[in-house]
Amino acid sequence: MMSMNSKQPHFAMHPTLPEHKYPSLHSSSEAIRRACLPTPPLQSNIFASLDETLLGLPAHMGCMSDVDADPRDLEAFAERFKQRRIKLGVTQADVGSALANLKIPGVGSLSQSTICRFESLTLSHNNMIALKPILQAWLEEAEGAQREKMNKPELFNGGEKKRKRTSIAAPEKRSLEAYFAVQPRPSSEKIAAIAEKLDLKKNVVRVWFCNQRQKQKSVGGCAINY
DNA sequence: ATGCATGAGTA
DNA sequence: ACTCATGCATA
Repeated sequence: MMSMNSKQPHFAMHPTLPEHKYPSLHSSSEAIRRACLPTPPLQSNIFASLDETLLGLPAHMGCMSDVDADPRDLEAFAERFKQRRIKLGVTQADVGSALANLKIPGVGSLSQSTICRFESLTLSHNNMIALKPILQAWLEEAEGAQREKMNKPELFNGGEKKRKRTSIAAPEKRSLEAYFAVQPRPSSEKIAAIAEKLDLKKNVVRVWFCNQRQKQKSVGGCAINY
């Protein structure tokens, strides 16, 4: 049910449009920089064209940045990356927004969260592989031109409702973990039952399980993914 | 740094 | 309904 997805995924295809939901500090800077992307795209993937090129080739290639998939290399790169990033005096958030200025087709900005997760290896193996060349490109670019300007957060506006984060209490969380230990993928009915027992919304429980599964798959976690 | 959530793509 | 990449909000 979830196998053949070992190809380079689609990481920069999220429009990121809270539109109706949480319309706060978005439209301005993000909309502009996204509008500037040469490839607006639906299925954009900087590796897409590459894949096509490789379709007729043997089981290997050897161009472009490394397509290595060794967790050790990723770990080493992540470490070096963080080190150099700090050396440059740049924050994770800065890196995220700076990626857009790189003008790589199909690559927009990323959040502080994602950069942080990349550095701490808390992303899936595939995600790490996909992001590595992009962050590497940024790093080289930034080091090459160690003297530019910073875009500052145009945090303005006031008045739109913000998303509120649900917080699952410790006791409930412990129960969920216990359930997860025996059954990581409970059926819809099971989820409903658990939700009722813990007095949580069914959707909250469902998402919790999804996130737990995703966590298990991170390179940083205790994964055996590859 | 991390918890809960969204949304596109998929099976 | 799930996976996967990603992000807002928050600790």
